[in-house]
Amino acid sequence: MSSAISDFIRNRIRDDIENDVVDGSIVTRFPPHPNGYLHIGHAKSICLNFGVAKEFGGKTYLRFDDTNPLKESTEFVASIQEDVRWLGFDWEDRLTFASDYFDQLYGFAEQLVESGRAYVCDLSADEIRATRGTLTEPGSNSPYRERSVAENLDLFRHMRAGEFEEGSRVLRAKIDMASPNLHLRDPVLYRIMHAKHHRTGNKWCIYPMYDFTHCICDALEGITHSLCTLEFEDNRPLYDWVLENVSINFHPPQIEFSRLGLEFNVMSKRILTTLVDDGHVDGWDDPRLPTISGLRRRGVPPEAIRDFCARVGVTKQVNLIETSLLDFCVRNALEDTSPRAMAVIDPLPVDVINFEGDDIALEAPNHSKNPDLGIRQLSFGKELFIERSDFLESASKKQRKLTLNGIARLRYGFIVECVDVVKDSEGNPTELKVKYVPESRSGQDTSGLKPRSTLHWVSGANAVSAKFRLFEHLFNVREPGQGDLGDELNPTSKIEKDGLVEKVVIDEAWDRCQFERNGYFVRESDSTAATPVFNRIVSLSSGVR
RNA sequence: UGCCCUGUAGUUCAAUGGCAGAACGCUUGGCUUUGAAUCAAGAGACGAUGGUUCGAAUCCAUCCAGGGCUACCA
Repeated sequence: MSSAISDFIRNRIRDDIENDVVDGSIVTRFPPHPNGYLHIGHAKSICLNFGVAKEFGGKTYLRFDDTNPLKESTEFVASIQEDVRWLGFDWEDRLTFASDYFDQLYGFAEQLVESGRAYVCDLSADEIRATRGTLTEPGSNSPYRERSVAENLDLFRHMRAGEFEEGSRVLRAKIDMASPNLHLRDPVLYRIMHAKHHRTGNKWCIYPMYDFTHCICDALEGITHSLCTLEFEDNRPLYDWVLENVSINFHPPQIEFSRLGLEFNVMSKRILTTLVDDGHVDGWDDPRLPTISGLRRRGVPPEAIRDFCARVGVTKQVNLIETSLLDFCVRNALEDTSPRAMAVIDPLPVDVINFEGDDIALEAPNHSKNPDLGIRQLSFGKELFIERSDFLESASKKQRKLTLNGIARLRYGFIVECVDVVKDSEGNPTELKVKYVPESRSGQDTSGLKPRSTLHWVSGANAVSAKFRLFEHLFNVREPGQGDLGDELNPTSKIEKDGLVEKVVIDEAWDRCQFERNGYFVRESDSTAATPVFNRIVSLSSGVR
């Protein structure tokens, strides 16, 4: 279906393989921090890491970067695994945790101390900040910078033994307090945290920092290409420094690519958390959220997300992808495989005044081009419903509506002519009086009539009531997160309607289908046979409406 | 008054010194019992200025614009 993907990272990998820079097959990793739920931005990274490994015959680790026990939990570890699996990727036996390497990490830290490249610093966090300098001014050396190796080793071991209070001391790399790269101004390598870790329990009271941990884990796992997002560009010299100053004989290259930006969406963990905590959305799996669990509940199939990630590409450019591309991928994935049915979301009763007797049984294909999806029964009778928006007393030629004294085809049914409209005191239509054309039966039409519009409909006898949830963008600005959240939220991002759906959809418990002319829908998780609920996954593409 | 990264159609990406292409979106037309799908056509871009070169989107310089970096987070 899709031809070989090409981007600067894949080109680099191809070159590395051709030039024997990699020994054997390539190895990548997806290294989430288990402190939140995954979103479609993570999916880009997952598709990249697992994707290139698959394409080049390599392997991928799922490695949890769990170096901060205060922010992590097993709940997130579980949900992340579920999401990665749901997206269609398999780490096989390569599930690891940074905490698996705590012992080795500690050993490497002692090496740094012994070679005089790291020291124990007694400055407080505030003092370290104050002496780090600024973007334009160099920092100043810590008064503890010249401690002897023996003293540092002793102190570090006592740190590990739990003899110091949190915040009282840290282990820092001795690099350059005047470096124009702030990350090289004697970065903290270990801090004291008397906290229980979700995997190592109370074994440790000092925990390694990201910059010290990540590069070493990459090296230990033999990661041949360490792919991360752009904001780590300035960390790369530190990544390299650690690996050069520790006795490890493998040095992965860190390669950075840009995060995914999706218009009308936020990927910031901070803002997503606010949305959930303040009740702006109904949990992390709210169908309006770009979280993997939200997309799953929305009814988006994983192949649509993979296709989307492939189409979006991988570069170092800051980007803001149009939602129309995601919509396209979703429709594309659903088009051939989704059975069709009819649902009237905002019903307007229709009385067929010239109809008498029992309902007429009709047949309709579940997919006009895919006969494998089968056929279903419809019934046509005196009591029908059409979409309220499909009736206009008078309409222009371009508007495909049923008009007063006009005709329309009821899909897979008969042609009807509207002869009268009943209105309430405010002039809104409450019922249509129509005549059907008996010789216009679908497939056996001898009427010679050529109605301009074909409408979806249901008959009262063949329909059950259902709730429909229609979603719009959660935000009403293309790039939210800049100003006040309240102003940026779209007040009509979720609309619930009470309508009617063909019985067969409920009787046979269809979970995902297209309601003709209304879009693709998925049966909600809180849906029951008594009160069915459908989420609109995506509307159909449409021109004038 | 620092360091790093990035500038190609509306958007996201190709083109790796040799005719600027694609996808999505948009416009128009065909088909159609879904304003869908599908088919066909079309409009639309190298941030700027210099330089190197037979030849520059590509190399160099300067400028401009956008993003990132000042956590004992990752």
